[in-house]
Amino acid sequence: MVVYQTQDMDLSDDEVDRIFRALADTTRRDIVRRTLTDEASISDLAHRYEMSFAAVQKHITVLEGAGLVTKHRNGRERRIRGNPEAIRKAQTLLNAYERIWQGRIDRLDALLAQN
Amino acid sequence: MVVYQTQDMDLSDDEVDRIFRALADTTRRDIVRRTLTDEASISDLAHRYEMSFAAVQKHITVLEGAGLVTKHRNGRERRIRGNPEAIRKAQTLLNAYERIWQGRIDRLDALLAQN
DNA sequence: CTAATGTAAAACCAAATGGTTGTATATCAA
DNA sequence: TTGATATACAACCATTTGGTTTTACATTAG
Repeated sequence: MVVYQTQDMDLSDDEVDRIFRALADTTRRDIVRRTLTDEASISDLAHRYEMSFAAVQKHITVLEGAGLVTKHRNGRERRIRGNPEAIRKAQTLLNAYERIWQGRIDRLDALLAQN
Repeated sequence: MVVYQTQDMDLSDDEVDRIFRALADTTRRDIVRRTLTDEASISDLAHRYEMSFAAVQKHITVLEGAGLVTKHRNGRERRIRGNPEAIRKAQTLLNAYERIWQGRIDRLDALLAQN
């Protein structure tokens, strides 16, 4: 079910779940941050963290499932690239929440001004 | 360890983990959205979802742990109130990621212009 | 061709998550 | 004072998560 819509974006509950879930891990956020500027292979990334290659691989699978990174084959390597589109989806939702809150404040202000 | 700082905000890895984790569930996001405009008791909220009172209570505990809602005693009730501050913390991080990505684009543009 | 490198995927494990039911306690209403 | 309501909390359970090791396969380098 689509729960949030803007001009150019439909967000299902599941999709939002996956994006936030993927962002809820320090290693995964670090991978996203890193690959937003510099594409890297899985091995490149695996070297940077104190865990097994397979563990990093799994993190990347989670990120890919959430659309936060994309994989691109390059010979025997897979280049991982951060995807700003998924970031924007999360931002869009949070912005909506902020507007909702601001709306309450505005109504309270109006109520006060009226008395 | 503090991983992200702005003028008025320090964000530890754990704190960010908790915020995103808490947001990674449809019921919890709904509770946040709802209580950002209208304070509600736990029972009020529990009535709205097809799960036990205790389950909703647990969701609220998770949200409170992430700072996304606050509890305020009112007689035998606890009023739950959404907290925009935690939303802003998440926004701040995502904005930083977007700027990082934009930075890469800017550098690529500069490189192209140079040749 | 062979060895080394890069990735994929399976099997396994402990801990965390998201739900349940049941029990205890506090407060309010009649 | 007693019954109903609101919350808290513990115990339990199935599934998911985040890690491991191992095995297999593809590709590149010498």
